Amino acid sequence: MKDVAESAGVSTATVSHVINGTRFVQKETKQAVLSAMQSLGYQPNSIARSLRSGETKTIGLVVPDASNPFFADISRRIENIGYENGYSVILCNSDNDLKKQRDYVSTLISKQVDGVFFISAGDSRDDLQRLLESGIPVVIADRNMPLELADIVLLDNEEAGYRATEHLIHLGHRRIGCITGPTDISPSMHRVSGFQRALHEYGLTFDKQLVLPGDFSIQSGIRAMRELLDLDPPPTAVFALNDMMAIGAISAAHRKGLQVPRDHSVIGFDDIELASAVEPALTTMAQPLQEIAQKATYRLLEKMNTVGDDWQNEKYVLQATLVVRESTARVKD
Amino acid sequence: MKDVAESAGVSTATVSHVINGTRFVQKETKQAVLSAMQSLGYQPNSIARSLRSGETKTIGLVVPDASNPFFADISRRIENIGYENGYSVILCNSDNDLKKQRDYVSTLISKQVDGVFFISAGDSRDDLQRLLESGIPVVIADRNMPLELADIVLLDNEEAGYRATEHLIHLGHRRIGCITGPTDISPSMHRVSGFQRALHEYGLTFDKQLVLPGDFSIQSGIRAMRELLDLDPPPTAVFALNDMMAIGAISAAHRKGLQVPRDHSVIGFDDIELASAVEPALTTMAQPLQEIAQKATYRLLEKMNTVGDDWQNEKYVLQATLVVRESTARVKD
DNA sequence: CTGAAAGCGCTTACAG
DNA sequence: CTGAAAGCGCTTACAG
Repeated sequence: MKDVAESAGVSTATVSHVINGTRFVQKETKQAVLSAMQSLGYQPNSIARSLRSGETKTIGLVVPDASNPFFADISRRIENIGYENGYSVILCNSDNDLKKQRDYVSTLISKQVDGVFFISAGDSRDDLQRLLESGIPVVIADRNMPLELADIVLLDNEEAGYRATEHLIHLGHRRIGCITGPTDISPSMHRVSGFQRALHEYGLTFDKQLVLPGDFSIQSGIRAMRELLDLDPPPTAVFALNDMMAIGAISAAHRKGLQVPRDHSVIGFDDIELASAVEPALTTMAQPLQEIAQKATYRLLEKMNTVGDDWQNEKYVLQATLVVRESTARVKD
Repeated sequence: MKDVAESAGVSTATVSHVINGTRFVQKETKQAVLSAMQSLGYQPNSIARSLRSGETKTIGLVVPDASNPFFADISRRIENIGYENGYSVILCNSDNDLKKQRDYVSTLISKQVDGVFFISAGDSRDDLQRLLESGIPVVIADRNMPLELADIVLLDNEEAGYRATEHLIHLGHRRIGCITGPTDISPSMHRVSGFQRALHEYGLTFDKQLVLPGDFSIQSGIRAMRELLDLDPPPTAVFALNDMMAIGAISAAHRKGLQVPRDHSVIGFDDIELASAVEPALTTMAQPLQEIAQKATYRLLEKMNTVGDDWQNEKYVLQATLVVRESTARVKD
């Protein structure tokens, strides 16, 4: 920048103002600066700018598993909205590891990001607390948390779990299994609550044996389904708390010689892109992904541009939609 | 930091040395500094550090489509290796858009990243050139490029295309379709070359009609497969240049009443995690993803820690492996 | 064993 | 309409 100023015969202040358009500069002067920049191949150093201005134009994206299609999709959308608004995204994949997540939070604070989009691995009040103390705005998605800590954008998981189960019940299923996520995260717990409420409201007994934990991976869906099918009697339908486990469950059923949906119904959750392309196409509860990403990111942008402490955290609750495809059918008599 | 120094009764130089372990500090002094840091909740500002030291401990990750499972998987691995070595990752999803990619390259230069892992959208010599001029080390994966521009880690796509096609030929298929990627990117072109070479070596005629372009998405696989099946006669087998399009192709075949692999064989490419879980499980050419990510990232780390200009770019060529599952079978007479 | 001070490359009041 | 200069929070020769 010094070189540019010298070459254009002006001060660095003027160069800075030309770059940022922060005050009027005479046409010829501006032109001289621009061509000096051009010929020197000048690229501004945003590190220096950040140090001075306190803005890094960077947001942290904390997700539990970046290669899971659901989070991969969300990440892409966040990245996209960030890009459109001039923000870069630091990808913090916690791998469901609290220590790794803690490390990343330290890094984000240290790197002075302007805001954080947070999908927590397990309980992470500490991490949120530290972000809060550092004055970094946070929006939480997909996980319930005390509202003091951040804005929250959330699915009504209880209702969605209820509706998924109800769909199976309407098809005549009476013995319904459930493949859950990690038992300590809120969306999993709430979907299971909805599952139980549906059974109860329709007068079906809740059999603990039929609820098995997975971890949202295909493999865990396969394992859980095998166990369910080994029960006597096995369930005739299964509610998998995400599409990946549903795909695994269908695969496991087929390997046991069962046809889906003829012999067994499976409903998933999320409606990832693959859901409509696999065979059979998945019946699933669709999450309004774009709405979640947009709501959360715009809220974050707003928060980052609000000075002072007059900020009221809010919680936004969105609804899932039942999408009926081919993996569920009326129970055989 | 000034506060910490004051509170501990030492200079900022000493605080810095305690934090970084860059010179010996007397035990009591060190203790005083540490407890001052503790009680003030001090978090170092890495922006300031970067400005001074010229190192940002950040790498840029440029990918064409972060939500495509193949790139999502690679991204996760890069992120992981980066994390283990103290680097953060800025996610730059080009969306196959050259302008967006150019913008991101400017941002990465401006943010002074220490290195870039680059999977290009289309031809991007300009972007690489700019990175080169800024003195930022780059490693290219998955795309061929002039070796002057960067290190390259690449699959032997021609050979892999040949082997995939050969597999179908060995099963007795004589009329084989091919669903390609975007025609301007090197892995797609080379796989198609391998496809043609196999046909030629086995004395089969190459029918241009049977080669249709896709864009690596499920939807494009569906579209291309529909067209192929409308031909007279249709092919009995298809080579899709990635697994997502293969999944789409299988879905399209089923919707036309064809069973895979009974009536039609499909081979994919990549061996994403889903490949073994879908129904039928995909026969595919497995890419050594971990090896690619590791080789490329270690090479990048090495390059970032090499001072001076005595760097020789190198090209690493890896081999794909045929994984036979259920989506291919002997041709019906 | 430790400190005073320069400087990384910007932005931004302040002054004219 | 433009410039001189302070300062963001660190690191690192230099000096003792």
